[in-house]
Amino acid sequence: MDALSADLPAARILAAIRDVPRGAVAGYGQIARRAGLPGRARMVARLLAGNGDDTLPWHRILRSDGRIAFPPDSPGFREQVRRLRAEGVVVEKGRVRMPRGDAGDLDAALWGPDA
DNA sequence: GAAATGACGCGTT
DNA sequence: GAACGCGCCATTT
Repeated sequence: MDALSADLPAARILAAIRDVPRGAVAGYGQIARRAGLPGRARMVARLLAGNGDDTLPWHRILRSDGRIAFPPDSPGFREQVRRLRAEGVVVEKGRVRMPRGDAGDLDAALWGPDA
């Protein structure tokens, strides 16, 4: 590939993920949309799967339903839950507590800091 | 070039 | 609320 071939899409997605504040979570499609690539939710997943970057908050990326993308028995699942809880995110049954206006555990910044 | 795969999303049942 | 099916995208076989 050309030396000048800058993966704009990938770079944009990674940037969007990095932009998620600590203690907050975002969805694949949401990240893709934020990166200017609507419908590329799957591309986000593929990137996280093969990025290998520890500095990237991949654990803050969940499905649109707020559920962990990994199967409940998978090691990745446990790792993600572990990391989220370490940041103060409430995870119950493999699902992240959505900012339902109830108990102000998480002020709101969660499901969409730009909302 | 077609078929299969995958850390997805949404509407229906 | 859970299970099922179809659509969408990019990479791999």
